[in-house]
Amino acid sequence: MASNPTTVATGSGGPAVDGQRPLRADALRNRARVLQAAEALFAAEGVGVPVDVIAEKAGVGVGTLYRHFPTKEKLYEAILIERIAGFTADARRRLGSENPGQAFFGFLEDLVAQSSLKRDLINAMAGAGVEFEVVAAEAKLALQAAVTDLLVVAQRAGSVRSDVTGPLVLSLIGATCVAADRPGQAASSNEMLAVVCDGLRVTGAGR
Amino acid sequence: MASNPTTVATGSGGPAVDGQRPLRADALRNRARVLQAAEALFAAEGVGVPVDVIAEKAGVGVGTLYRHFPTKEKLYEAILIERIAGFTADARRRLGSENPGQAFFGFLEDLVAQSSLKRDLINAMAGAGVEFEVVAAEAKLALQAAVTDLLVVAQRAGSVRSDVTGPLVLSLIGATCVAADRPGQAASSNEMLAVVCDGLRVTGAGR
DNA sequence: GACTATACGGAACCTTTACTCCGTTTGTCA
DNA sequence: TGACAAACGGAGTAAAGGTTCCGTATAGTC
Repeated sequence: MASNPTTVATGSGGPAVDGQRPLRADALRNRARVLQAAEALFAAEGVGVPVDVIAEKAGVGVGTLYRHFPTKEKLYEAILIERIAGFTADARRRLGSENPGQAFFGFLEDLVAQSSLKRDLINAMAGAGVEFEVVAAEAKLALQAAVTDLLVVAQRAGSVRSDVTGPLVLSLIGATCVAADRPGQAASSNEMLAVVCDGLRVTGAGR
Repeated sequence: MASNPTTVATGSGGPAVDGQRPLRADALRNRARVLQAAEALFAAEGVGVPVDVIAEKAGVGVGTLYRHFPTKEKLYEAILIERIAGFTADARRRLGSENPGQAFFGFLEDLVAQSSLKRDLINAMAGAGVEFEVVAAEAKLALQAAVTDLLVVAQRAGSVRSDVTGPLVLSLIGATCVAADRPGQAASSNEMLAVVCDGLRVTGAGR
């Protein structure tokens, strides 16, 4: 149990960080392969993919997979954190935009569009699966903060009603993504998003 | 496999229907117990509850449960169909209302409120689980039809924008319910519903 | 090139959970 | 009340999937 490198991910994984000795070359390579395979499979089939399948696609044994990620959940988290961080960066990038309303709604569209392609993200936002998201909480908070910033600017510009919060917005987007992903779903995520966005605009009831 | 009564539910289950001989008194009682226990457990803990737990709560053995419902899925469906039918009836009841807009939005509020208490319904609407909803499709279509009727009246009255459809509305509500149900969810279903409803009102972009 | 810590692979293990089988019990009817 | 079909109970079965163990292979170092 204690034989695994406890600090799972520090991004790249170059030579000697932390005080821990550096990873061997093959270990580094395999770790990357596992991450890549897992990302593709989670995206294509959701969190339900068996670990064996991930290992096979990565071209390694399950033992190797478990050497790098002590748990399937941790593997999922590693991917999740990275993706959420990507969205956070996107939000921050848009903060400087000339048109805050467009920046805000454009960001939402991006979120939904990406989620259509990557099922894992969907669950991440809404907190699906079982008890995933425990460690990813930190990344999620960062995203919430970034979205809140983007939102506030859009609100000051009068493009978004003033009584909504960042977490509410994320919940709504998460809801849209989850629902759109269901098999046999009548409405597309875009249709749903359109309604939600109109609900967020200040032109509505406003209160 | 073929030893089970294939026609699972005809509602009450009184004496001799169908040409099939009537159920014995104890069988009738146990069937009702199973349904009741399953409904409570699905509502409280979602579709994931093990069959054994349902049987125990019902005070019967698993064998008995399987005598009445050939599959866990069928049991789920039986409950689901009944509940969906309830909503359908509710929608039809509201059709005669003097204030179509209020009738429509009130119905949506009801849906969301009920779903907060009954997790199973949530999944039903959005098509969750794995391959549930196959047979429930019929009940779902009936609900869609009823909702569409309610919607059309509200649209004619000018209370709802004209470019949305019944299925879209149901998807949106389903999304709201699913998202609100997640553990550690920031936004309440009511907050989300408020935004969605404003998005549905004609006061928005309208298009 | 030899040595050793590190890493690999995948069979075996364990748990969970849906479902079946069959000996026992019970309601129903004459 | 006795006979029998119907129903019951729950141990047992099977499949799936996450995790571990340990013998083997190999990268890195002297």
